[in-house]
Amino acid sequence: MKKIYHKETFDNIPEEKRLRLLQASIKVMGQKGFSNAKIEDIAREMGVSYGSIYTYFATKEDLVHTIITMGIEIQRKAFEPLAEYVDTFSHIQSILERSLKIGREQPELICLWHESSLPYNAQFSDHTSELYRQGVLEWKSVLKKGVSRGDIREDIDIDTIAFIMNAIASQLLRYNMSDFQKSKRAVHFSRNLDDPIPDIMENLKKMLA
Amino acid sequence: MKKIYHKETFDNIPEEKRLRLLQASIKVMGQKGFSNAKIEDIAREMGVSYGSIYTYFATKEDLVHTIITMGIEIQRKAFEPLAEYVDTFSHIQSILERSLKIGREQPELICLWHESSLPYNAQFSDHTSELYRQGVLEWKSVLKKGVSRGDIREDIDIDTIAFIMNAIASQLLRYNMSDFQKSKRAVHFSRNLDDPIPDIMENLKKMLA
Amino acid sequence: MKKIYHKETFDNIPEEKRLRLLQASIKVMGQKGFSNAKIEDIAREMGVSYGSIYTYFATKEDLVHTIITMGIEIQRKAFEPLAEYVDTFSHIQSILERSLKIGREQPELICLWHESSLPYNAQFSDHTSELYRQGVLEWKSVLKKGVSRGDIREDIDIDTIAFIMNAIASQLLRYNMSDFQKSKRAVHFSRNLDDPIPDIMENLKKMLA
Amino acid sequence: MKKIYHKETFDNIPEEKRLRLLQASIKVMGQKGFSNAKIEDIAREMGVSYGSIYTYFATKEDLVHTIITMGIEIQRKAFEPLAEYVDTFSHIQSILERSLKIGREQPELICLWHESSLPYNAQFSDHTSELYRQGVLEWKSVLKKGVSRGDIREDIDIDTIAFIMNAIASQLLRYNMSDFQKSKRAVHFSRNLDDPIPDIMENLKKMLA
DNA sequence: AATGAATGAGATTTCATTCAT
DNA sequence: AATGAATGAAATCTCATTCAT
Repeated sequence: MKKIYHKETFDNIPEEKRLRLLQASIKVMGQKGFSNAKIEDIAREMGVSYGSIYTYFATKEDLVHTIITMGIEIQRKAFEPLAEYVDTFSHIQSILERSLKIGREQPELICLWHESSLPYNAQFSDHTSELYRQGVLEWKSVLKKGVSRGDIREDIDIDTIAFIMNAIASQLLRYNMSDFQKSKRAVHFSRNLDDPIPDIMENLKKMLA
Repeated sequence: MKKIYHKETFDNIPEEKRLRLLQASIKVMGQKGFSNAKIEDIAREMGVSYGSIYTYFATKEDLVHTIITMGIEIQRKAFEPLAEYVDTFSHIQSILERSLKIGREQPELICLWHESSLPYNAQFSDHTSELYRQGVLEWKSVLKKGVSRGDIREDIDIDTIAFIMNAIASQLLRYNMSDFQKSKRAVHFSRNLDDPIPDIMENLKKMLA
Repeated sequence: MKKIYHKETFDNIPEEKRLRLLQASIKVMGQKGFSNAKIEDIAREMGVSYGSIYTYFATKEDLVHTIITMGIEIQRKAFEPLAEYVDTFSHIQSILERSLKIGREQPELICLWHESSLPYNAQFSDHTSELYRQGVLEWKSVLKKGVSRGDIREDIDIDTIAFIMNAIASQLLRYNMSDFQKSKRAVHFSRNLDDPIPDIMENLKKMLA
Repeated sequence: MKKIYHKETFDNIPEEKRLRLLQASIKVMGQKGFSNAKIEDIAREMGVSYGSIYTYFATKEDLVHTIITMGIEIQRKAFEPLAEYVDTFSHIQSILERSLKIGREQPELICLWHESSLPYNAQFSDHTSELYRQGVLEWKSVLKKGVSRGDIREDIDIDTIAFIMNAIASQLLRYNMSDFQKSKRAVHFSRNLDDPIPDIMENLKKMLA
């Protein structure tokens, strides 16, 4: 069902090497952008000849497709719905922390997603839809459960709050994407620049409880 | 103080034409991206020969700098702090509506900002910092006034709520950026896909009042 | 009706230069073959940068199409039906001499036609069909008139003799195409290697008159 | 005396397989041309890995040399002087039919010869000289015997008629080489497109007897 | 100042050949 | 001997920039 963007040879190489090559691609593409990243740059980061890239992928575009689709696959577990929490707000906090953490550990991946969401990269952004959907549904589920548990007030609209929570999480994902993003923090916060989550949680509790 | 990225000749052409050329550049660059947009594409959209671009700008990079700095200037008024509102929530709603409107009317401008916020475009993103700062300070000001007026509860942290409001406004800015963004709406909302602001306002009032 | 394989820019350059560029292409392509001839080789022979070739033609393949179609156009007059002859055999001799002459003066052109008649070059050979047709019809016309004049015996089939005459003319066209062709002459003739036409004519007269 | 272009290993493989590999090479090279035929294409048609080709031949060029020399060897018997005919014109007809038949059954072989006769393929064409020579001598022999037998008129020059007969046979060899060649038939003949030999023979008899 | 053809550095891609297994 | 992944020289083609008019 899912379209394959790599040649068979890429399946034949050892799992360990395959993941390493993908991570190297993600790193270079994320740091330089799809157009600016040169095949030779990527090959050097991969530690292979650039000819090898063409034994794995027919074109550069196919490589981008692959790192997005397979990159998503690799990272999907990072976004898997978190295990049950007794306390709704602990659960919410975990999700926000997860976003901040992924963005801090894999800034290149965030760059890829950010770039692929531009309209002229529509062919790549399709792959991330499912992951996005999963994230939104998780928010709705957590909020709904919070209401039924009595942790969250009854008079709010879950869809709308999920939209807001998603907006916050998106900001946190990008929180470490670039120096530009980092510089923005000081406009927002005079303290706790590195971790705004405690403050966010404290205020969310007041508003949502 | 501010660095100039265009040649003198660009100042000599009539205001009307100059703005038209900039809008054409913004359109093409926004639709195709900095790297993919070719000088020839831009010249064609501008309605001039591509030799002319080099009589106005020394390099393609200078053109990008210019459309971002001057584009910002052109659009700055769109982001100028709104005139005083008697009601705090009317003011908040106006700001959100402004974001949605700009994103709807000038999707290419949003694309430019989106692209320029990527780390490898740091040289361009500097120009938008001031505009970003202005937006955040506006939120803080509105919220602070709302608290002092008694429209908004006293126990929230203004910095943090400004961060959240900014996250929401950012989402609304991108709400019409690409088909991908548009497709996301349906994951969030089952109704009112085109204008989520009434729902957002209703819920914000409950939480912030 | 006829498909154009060059960009407008190629029409804009002076006639003299355009023909020179085509002749240079024909020379290199004829000498090295379509695949072996490098764009850089051609550019060097043309006396322009290889970038220029791409301002005239979108692809190398388009260049080949162009030299074949326009090369044909240029040479068509060389194959134009010869002016009326009082004597049929003088006419026949002129046609054969014309073939030998063209092949001697433009061996590269003959190479192009030879190469383009290979099955994997079918896309190029289409262009020469009309010229071929013209040549065959000329033979039929000359032979028919020869019969009606009483120069040529009545009991032969014109179509078949035209086929034979065409076969002879084809051999003469290739007579100077390559050293290999030249070396073949000695297998055929012990004397008059350079110009077999007198002998051919003498024998044709005996057989056809 | 004759230069060998293959490695010893190629002699070690069974006759049957060796011929199969050669036929596969001839097929691919004939269909695509020396330059366009990729080692990988040939290997796939051969049914071996493309690494194997390099255990048999040092270079692609050696492979071309080999298929031409050995291909000639394989096909030489097809061109071997035909057994004695009582009737000269029967003999002539057999030779023409042999040409038509070989071209119909082995169009790729004809393509190889056609391509190898181009000047930039001189290194390959040398191999076919002997075969060509053999063909011409056969014509001379048949014609000479025809004259001495009284089947053919005495007043013609045997060398010249052999040249003409060779030209006809060459056309027949290529008669099925490509769709282009096939399309040419209709220009020549309104009937008997597939087999022009009866008509040719009938007219030859009139002219030569 | 305006034009658009000309240039060539640099990118992607191909593919004959090598080499580890 | 056989395999097919790995290599990199060399090809095609792109496009920012220059330059003659």
